Amino acid sequence: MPELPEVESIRRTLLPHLVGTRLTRVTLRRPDICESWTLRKGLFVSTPTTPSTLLQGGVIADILRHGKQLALVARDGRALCITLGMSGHLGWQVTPPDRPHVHCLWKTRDGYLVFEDPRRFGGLWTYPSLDALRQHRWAALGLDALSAKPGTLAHQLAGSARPVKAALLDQSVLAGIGNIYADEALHRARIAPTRPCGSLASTEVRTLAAAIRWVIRHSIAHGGSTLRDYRNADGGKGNYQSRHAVYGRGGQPCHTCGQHLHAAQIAQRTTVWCTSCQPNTPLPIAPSP
DNA sequence: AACACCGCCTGAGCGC
DNA sequence: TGCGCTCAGGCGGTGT
Repeated sequence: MPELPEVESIRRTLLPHLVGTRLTRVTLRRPDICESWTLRKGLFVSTPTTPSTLLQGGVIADILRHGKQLALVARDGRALCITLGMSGHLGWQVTPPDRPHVHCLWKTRDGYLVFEDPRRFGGLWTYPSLDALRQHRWAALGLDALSAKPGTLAHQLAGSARPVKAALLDQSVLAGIGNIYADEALHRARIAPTRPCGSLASTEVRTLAAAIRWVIRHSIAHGGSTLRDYRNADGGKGNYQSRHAVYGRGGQPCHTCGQHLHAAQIAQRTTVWCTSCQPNTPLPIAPSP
């Protein structure tokens, strides 16, 4: 379940293999996981996926990330957006892959870039340029969660009755947060996930924005969270899962106060929080993380 | 308009 | 051991 820190770890481990490298041959085994888009008279139109739209022959200039999505950008401008969904993985290997669920692979001089995704919640989207990708596929995404700003977040949450947990999972509010880091950030900010967005005081929004940045920064520093099968592009595991305060710990004692952590469904997601550290009413003094 | 909810999809983990 | 059930969840589409 790659969220921002896992996707960023993949990006960083891919950079040394790919930047300045030519993709000499593309093999798309499952065309149904790919969409190709182009601009015609200012409108986005779907076009057939070809080796060329999948960057064949291009030299990688950079790998970018917005939220949980990656973009490979070729020197000639072509851009390829990759989303991993639930079970997707993007890896680098020297030998050709022989695993099931490899949907696309790119050969380079020294090895293979491999996209695999058993559940197929992820996919590939191709564009003639990074600008086009940003205008189309990334247009509805909020600010990247790594640079969560209190002012912007306050504006996004103002007046909304939905639980703050639901807003954090909404990629148009902040891009990159999934179930793990929503729960971790709320615990760090000492805010109950059930709180209506509109009920948060401005000090709490500030605390929440700081907690989001902190949790994500620290997870990246530990290579992300490996729960079942997440690996970075070189096959390395993350170890932030051992530092989770609440995610996956329902019924276990809170590391902060010792009370048993509460688990419930919020926004159709299993949500874990400490009803003592994260009360349903604003804390008198919002602690700074 | 804003939000709730469904369904896609496979593998891990569990009880029997 | 092996079978069938449940659960995990990002996200686009549809319903309220």
